[in-house]
Amino acid sequence: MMAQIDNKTYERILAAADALFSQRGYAAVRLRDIAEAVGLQHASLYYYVPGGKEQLFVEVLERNFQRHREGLTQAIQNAGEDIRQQMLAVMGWFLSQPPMDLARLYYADMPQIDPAQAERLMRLALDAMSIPVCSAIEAANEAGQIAIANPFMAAMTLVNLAQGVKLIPASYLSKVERRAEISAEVVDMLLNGWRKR
Amino acid sequence: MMAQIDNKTYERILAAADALFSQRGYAAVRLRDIAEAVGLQHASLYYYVPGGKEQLFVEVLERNFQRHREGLTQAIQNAGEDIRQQMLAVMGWFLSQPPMDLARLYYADMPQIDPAQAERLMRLALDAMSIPVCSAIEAANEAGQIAIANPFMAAMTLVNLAQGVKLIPASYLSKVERRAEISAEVVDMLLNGWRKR
DNA sequence: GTCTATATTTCGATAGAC
DNA sequence: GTCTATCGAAATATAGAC
Repeated sequence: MMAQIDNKTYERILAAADALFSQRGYAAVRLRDIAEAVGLQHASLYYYVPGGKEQLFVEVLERNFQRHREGLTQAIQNAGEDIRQQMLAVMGWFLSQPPMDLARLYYADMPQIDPAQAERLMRLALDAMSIPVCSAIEAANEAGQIAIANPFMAAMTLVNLAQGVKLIPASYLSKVERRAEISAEVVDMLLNGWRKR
Repeated sequence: MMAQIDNKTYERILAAADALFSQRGYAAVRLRDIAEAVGLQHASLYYYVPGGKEQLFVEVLERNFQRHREGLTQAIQNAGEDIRQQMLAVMGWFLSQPPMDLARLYYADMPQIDPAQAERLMRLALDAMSIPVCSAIEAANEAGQIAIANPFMAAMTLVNLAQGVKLIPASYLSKVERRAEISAEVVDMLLNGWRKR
């Protein structure tokens, strides 16, 4: 029953699956990896997710995108009116989340699942990322803080760079650098541009 | 012998493998996909690549990175002295190449092959991308065209955004938009920044 | 060189005991 | 609910004919 699967173990399975799928993608994660992370035999996963790997993947992504949409909206709202603070909040949000590789998702993962599901999920993904950030950019535009001709492109640029910072391997970070500092550098570079002012 | 495998079929196998691996990643490509693209049975691939899938992947990446390093250097050089033209050349180069997802490469693909090979390949990848672009940025810095505090970060930002433009699904491009135009928009956004001038 | 046939391994999925 | 055992499909890899 629904009441039964709404328990701790189910949540831990989804969390482990989210972390693994987000990092390695659909094909490179085995059900055995997820089971091991939760401390179960892989066959036990079918008690919670009768649809198997694909259903697990879809449920993980749905939650993932919903969480991103709410989290981004909240982070931006908490950051106040200043677009720079809002951009830093966006970067910070993605740093706090499992990595998200939209390109891998679209080109590698989606072709392996049901096409109708794939299309729906990609729509959810794009909306989750673009709508909150786009709104913030348009508001800052109207407030005169920035002058962006193509808010959607700007939003996806920011999201793209946030993923980039998130995914810098730890071994490439010097001892003093932290992702939060790099995020701030990236934001200021985006705001001020490469040319002298 | 080496002379035998240096033929047309071998080149076609590498080209097909490059296109498929670049798009879908290591795990999501089957040897049968590559063989089919070349018009062979998958078992025939072992005549050219005795080491199988992993060897094929490694050889493809080595060539891939070498080509990128040379192609980027050449594209930048042909673009003249202006950093904007050089940036457009970088964007154009990546548009002309199979997609490259460094994050997927590092987190999804590399863990599936020999660790020593993986480390060597990631070094090649990072050098191929960063060194040519970084040099151009530093030169433009000294010429007073731009003012960049962290050339390496700026270089990887440009590379990251170039991949982003390359990977926009065709279905998300309106009829009038073309990737080259979006590339120019991105470059100008990077150069001028979001804030009013 | 390329094929067919087959071995081997891996992995998702199912059955059934407890 | 979780386990063990096993199935069946798929994918890599090998053997050997042509």
